[in-house]
Amino acid sequence: MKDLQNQTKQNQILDALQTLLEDKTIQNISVSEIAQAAGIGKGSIYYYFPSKDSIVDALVERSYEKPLETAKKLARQTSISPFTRMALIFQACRNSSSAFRSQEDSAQSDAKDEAFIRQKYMKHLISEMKPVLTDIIQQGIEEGQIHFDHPAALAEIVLIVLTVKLDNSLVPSEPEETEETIRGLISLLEKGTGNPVGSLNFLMI
Amino acid sequence: MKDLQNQTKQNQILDALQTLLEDKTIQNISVSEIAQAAGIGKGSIYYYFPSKDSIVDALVERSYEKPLETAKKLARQTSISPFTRMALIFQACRNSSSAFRSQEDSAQSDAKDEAFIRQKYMKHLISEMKPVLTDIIQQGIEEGQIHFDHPAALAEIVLIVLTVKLDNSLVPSEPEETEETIRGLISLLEKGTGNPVGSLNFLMI
DNA sequence: TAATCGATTCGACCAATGGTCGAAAATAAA
DNA sequence: TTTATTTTCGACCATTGGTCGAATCGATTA
Repeated sequence: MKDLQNQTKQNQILDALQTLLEDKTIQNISVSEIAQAAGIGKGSIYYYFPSKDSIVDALVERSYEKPLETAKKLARQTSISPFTRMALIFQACRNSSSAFRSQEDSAQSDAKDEAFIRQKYMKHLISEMKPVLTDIIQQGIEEGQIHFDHPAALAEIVLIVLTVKLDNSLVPSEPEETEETIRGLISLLEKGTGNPVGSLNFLMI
Repeated sequence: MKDLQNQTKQNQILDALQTLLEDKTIQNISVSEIAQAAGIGKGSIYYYFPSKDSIVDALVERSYEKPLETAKKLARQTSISPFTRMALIFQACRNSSSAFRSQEDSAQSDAKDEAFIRQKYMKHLISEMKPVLTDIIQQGIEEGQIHFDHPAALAEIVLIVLTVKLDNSLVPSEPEETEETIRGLISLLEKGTGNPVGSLNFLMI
């Protein structure tokens, strides 16, 4: 009963932070504020979390858990064609990237401090997805649909580019430019894996 | 004379921060500390910089200025072959990435707060290098050595992968894995730009 | 030299923060 | 009921980034 109780209380705190995060950046949210929003005393926060950072950590993990898990499950269906599964990965990256996006800040919001959350996010996503995507590519190689000698490296490259570009905080650019880069990635992928031009267009969604 | 004076004083402060940064993380360095290390009063810091963050910004910029500038100059020599110029870019990325690397921290250093410096770094490097690399690729296309339809996208992809992997904080991995990814990138590049396998190996250094 | 004026320096000071603590309240065990 | 344990709380602490007005400096002018 202890664990369960803790779980719900922690989630209560996480909910509060998530709500606050909708219109302020982390650095502008104090622990007292979180406590207030969660309807508990500030001291209690530290009964459930060792530090402010750890709360953020927990929220990031909680947020990514669900969509990532389902994406992983889907992408693991080896009965589906490798490229279709790859499309699922692309989708997951797109979804994840928008999950944490905050609205236009009225104040001269830094967005720079939020960078650290996104970074966590990217790290998590890449490390979780890399083995899955590697497997997919491996399957494609075995089935003769992909010709490439470095499956793991290819997986990592694709994930890095996708994540960085879709996140849009590390290399900020207009939506069109982002699309253009992804188009380039797909084109590179086609030629690099020995597939005809345009055959992977469906990855664009 | 005013500007010059300011310049040197600012550099003095930057030097202090850089030294401090050798064995502490930014978040553990207070403005007073910087002032003390710089041998001036805390108030004076705010005469030259509007905020603590801006000091970090300035340091990042100063650090990257020199190596980036020389790399850009070299890479602009259109008389040199595109691939050789590309190798210069690769070099610059390698150099830059090690510039800010701090030694093993004795304490339970966060490395997480340093992430934000590196992020700035990457941002800067990519935005500075992208046009240069795009030009190089363009030249390669015109000279018939590169066959690819999205020069800017390709430039961005290469820079993102290089920067992220060489930085090694966003997707931490062993040196061998980093090398393997870069090898994969090169292989992808070869096939994607219509060049024979192994022809771009020299990019590995 | 004396007077004046802006540029520069400084550290006491402020509000706010993350985190601690011990005492109270609630809950479970006896 | 009594005892033991878990949970809650907000006053409190040390420290931080940043402000402010007074003091000092340096050059310019008369």
